[in-house]
Amino acid sequence: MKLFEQQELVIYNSISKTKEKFKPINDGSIGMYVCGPTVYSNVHLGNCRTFLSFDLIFRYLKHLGYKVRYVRNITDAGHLENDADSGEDRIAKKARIEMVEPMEIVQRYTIDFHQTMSLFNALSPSIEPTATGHIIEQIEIIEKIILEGFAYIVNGSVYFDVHKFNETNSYGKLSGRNLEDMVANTRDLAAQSDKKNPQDFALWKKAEPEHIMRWPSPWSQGFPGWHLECTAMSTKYLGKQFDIHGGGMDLKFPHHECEIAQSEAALKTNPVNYWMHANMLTLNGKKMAKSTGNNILPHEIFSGNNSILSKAFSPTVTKFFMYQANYRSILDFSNNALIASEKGFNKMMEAFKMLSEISISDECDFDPSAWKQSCYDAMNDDFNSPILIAQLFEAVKIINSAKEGNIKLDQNAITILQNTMQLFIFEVLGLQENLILNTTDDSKLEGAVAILIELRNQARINKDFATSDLIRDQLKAAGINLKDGKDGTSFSLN
RNA sequence: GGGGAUAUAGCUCAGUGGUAGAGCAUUCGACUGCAGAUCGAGAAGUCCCUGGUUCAAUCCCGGGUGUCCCCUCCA
Repeated sequence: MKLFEQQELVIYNSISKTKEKFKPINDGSIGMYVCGPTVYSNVHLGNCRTFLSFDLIFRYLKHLGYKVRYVRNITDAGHLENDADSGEDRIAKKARIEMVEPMEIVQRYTIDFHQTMSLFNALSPSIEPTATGHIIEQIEIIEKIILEGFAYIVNGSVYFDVHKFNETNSYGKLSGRNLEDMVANTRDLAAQSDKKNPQDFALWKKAEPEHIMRWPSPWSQGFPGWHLECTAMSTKYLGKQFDIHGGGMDLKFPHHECEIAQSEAALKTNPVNYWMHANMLTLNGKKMAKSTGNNILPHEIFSGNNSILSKAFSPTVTKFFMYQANYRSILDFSNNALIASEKGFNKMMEAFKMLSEISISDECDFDPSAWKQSCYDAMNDDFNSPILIAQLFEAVKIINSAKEGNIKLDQNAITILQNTMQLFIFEVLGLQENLILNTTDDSKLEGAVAILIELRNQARINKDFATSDLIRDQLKAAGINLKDGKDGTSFSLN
């Protein structure tokens, strides 16, 4: 019996705005599509939060025994700077500024993205398709939309006719807007447009002469609209209807709204059963954004080379910090929050390691099965990682109490604690050791520190506290903390 | 202006129709030569304001206010 048959998973569906019991289209299999990055610059921490949120979801679904096909695209074309006809492709613009081929930009930042996700210990998606690799599929969808009468051609460009679509379908159902309000409130764009209505969006754009990234199509030499790639690629790899579609909250409108419209127009199906949106990571209370400079890059956190943090933090602590908030909540990034997370994380890891040293009793003051189920309950409730982490701290408390001899644990309890913590900390949350000193050879370090501890203890026996404190303080300055306990002195890396 | 969220402890965040929770910070005690870690005990919140529903509202509903996101590009 698969785990998912025992655990009842509930997912918050953005389109119904309620938590719904999760039921995949095909028993035991899940199709999940997440909008990936536009690779025109380094991913910043805000971008990472979304992908780490879905990494957690991917990991948990797999743990439950589902066969998950996780598709996350790379946007390497078609993403314009704005909606005006003069809008420039973000990648082409960067290429022009740096005087390199657009594909060099794509290559550079795709690699950066992969390296960053790897440092965060995120799993690779099952398929990572690119927009430029699916031009043909995109053209086919445009042709279908035209055939169905929901698109029109002007000067070599093709636009989606939102008003026509809205006569038979409902445009705005995901974001809670209605077309009449949008018409009444749409700002006037100064630039002249080929569009019949400002709400219409481009499916295909004719390339201006200076536009490098271009492909042939029945309508012009040009390039596809941004919203189209996700419809083309999700349909190709997951089918006309699939289970989960995720992305950042800021993509809800217009991007995801347009995806729904495209699918309904071309394929006559509602493409997605569960829409999931990860909320924003803020810095100084504002959304991180490249354009305003209000952001921080992952490597700036890991190196400590930034103006926001007082020290370096490891990828795993950064990730732990993010998972202490629900993926649907706005989360504010700050030095104090990172420090608190690091301390909590270290405490949790210390307790986990301590587990093997607890003396086994015949009696037991703890119900491990109920605790274990509460971990599952947390994740089953829309992937509530903060509750899961609170449960892990409950285990920390139990372990420390047992270590002090205040409560008793039997072999069964210790085994369940061991296995469950291992599972949720490493496999589901995907956390790792908190290593800043990633070049350290642990065994050599341990040997060296052991000698210093011995010297210090000799000094302490001789009541030469000046020497003993010197050793401790100098080690602390080097990032090694000594702790005197009942059973001698141990150390931890900071 | 329109749409969507959010407001809970000093900070970052959970949660619930009936005595309010976690991590960090903080106070006291134990243990330490001292610190730290750990253990024990504690302090700390009119659960934004205001109406309504209810026997009962921090939670549900309406209004207000603050903040954030979207309506140009964003994870």
